[in-house]
Amino acid sequence: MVKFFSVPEFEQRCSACSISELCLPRGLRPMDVRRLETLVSSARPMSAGQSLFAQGEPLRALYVVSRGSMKTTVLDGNGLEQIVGFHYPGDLLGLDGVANDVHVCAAVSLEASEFCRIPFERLEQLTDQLPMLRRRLMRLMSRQLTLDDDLLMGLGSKSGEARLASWLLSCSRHGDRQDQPRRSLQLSMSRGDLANFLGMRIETISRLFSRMDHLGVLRVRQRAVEILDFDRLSEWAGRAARVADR
Amino acid sequence: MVKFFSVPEFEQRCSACSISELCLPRGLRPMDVRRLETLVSSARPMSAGQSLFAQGEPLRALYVVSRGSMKTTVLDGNGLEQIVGFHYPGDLLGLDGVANDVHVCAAVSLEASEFCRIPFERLEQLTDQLPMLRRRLMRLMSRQLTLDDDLLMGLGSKSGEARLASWLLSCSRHGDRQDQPRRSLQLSMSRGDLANFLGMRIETISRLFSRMDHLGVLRVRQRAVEILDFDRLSEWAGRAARVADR
DNA sequence: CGTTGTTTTGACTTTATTCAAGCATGGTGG
DNA sequence: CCACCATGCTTGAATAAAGTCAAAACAACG
Repeated sequence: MVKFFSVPEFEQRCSACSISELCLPRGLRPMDVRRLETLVSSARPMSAGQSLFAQGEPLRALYVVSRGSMKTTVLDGNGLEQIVGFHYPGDLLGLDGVANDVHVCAAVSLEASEFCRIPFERLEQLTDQLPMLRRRLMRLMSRQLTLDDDLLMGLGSKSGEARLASWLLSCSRHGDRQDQPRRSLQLSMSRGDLANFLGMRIETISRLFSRMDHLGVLRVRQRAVEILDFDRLSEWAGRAARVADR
Repeated sequence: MVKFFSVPEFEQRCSACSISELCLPRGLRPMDVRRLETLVSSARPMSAGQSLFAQGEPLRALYVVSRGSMKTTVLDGNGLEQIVGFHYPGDLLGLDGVANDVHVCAAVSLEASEFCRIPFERLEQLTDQLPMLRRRLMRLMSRQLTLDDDLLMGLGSKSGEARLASWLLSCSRHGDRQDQPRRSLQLSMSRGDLANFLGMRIETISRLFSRMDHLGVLRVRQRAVEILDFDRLSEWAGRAARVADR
């Protein structure tokens, strides 16, 4: 059944978009951005818990978060989810599917969110014609690799408090258009998601937040977190690291 | 000072190489492989502990491990290393540097190792002419992303025994040319490296190995590990996962 | 052999998990 | 508008797991 109106797709105007500097068009000539625009449509807005694509689904398009936030998850053999990343406006989703034309993770929205959609096959054809776009795409993929490395570094931090502290700091620095890190954060994920992601139990996360609040390092009110003392938080994040084994 | 003989560089014959099916040339037409070959030279062989490139060094070339094994590490603010990956013949190193033309991790050899070297700028130029090569490169980058995701999933496994067990299983499956996983592994990294990577202390790793040995799941003799009971090992790897929090 | 560096083991301490109960918050329907 | 329930978050006490420090066993190398 063809549904004409259920998925309204508007052509997007990247050149007029406020986040284009974080996004795919960055560094492209206006002429090339124009050609890219013709591929881009807006995907259906989603509310919390809905998924943009599922694990195992064939790769059809890449998506850019334009509003809201997402988590990407992989299901292990027992059907338990592991969160492998959180994603914010400007972030490109779906590149994991390029390797085998199949998504290896699912993308689920954490709150009301919107997206741009770029059919992958047409994007690939366009890269054949626009070397700058190809370069941009490769750099974006590489950036994801380095982000994952940072992540692994954070998770390697042995103590729980260090993991949480360094994650908070990286949140505060996220989308580094301006130099200074944000002081107040509005977390979009539940404690459960955070615990899953950081490899701890919900209760441990909660206790850590409470402790940091009592000590005056943070002010935690539900999902609103304010960083009161950056120095002590960084110190705490570094605490993780004891003497290396060698 | 120009050293003529210290870094002998031979042009490599990818078409004659035994691991070309794991490597960059995979899927390319013989004609294109020929053109790729002209870029490839062999890098200086290295012994354990030597580094192929350092963190912060400008990206000049990509490398493929042809013999031996490597670790990639990032140094955190306090100068402590976190191992972000182990790499084996056929693995491509250096893609992390594409994002900002600077390596964000260092590559250090774990044993006597050899490499092919591909100047990145020339490779990029060649991709402008060979769409298939571009696709292959994108797929390889994507594959690294999915590997990192797997890794994150493994590390998310809360208990130490689960992390070690699932890492061993992934080792045994590594380079899945043939279907059946390897039974006996010759680890090339020290217990210290393994502990660093898995986010545990050396002593914990050692105790886990001992326990698995006593229980007859593994036979551990130094760095030689034989998997005696795949089923129980998998069960152990899954054990990690308790009920998801929600 | 003795020296060096790595790995294993042991006793003890710290940290995180578990299970269970209590608080909020936000929404629904009387 | 307020009692009511559902959900997500916090807290507490007991248990299990991992980390620390110190010493012994083992390999590798000259």
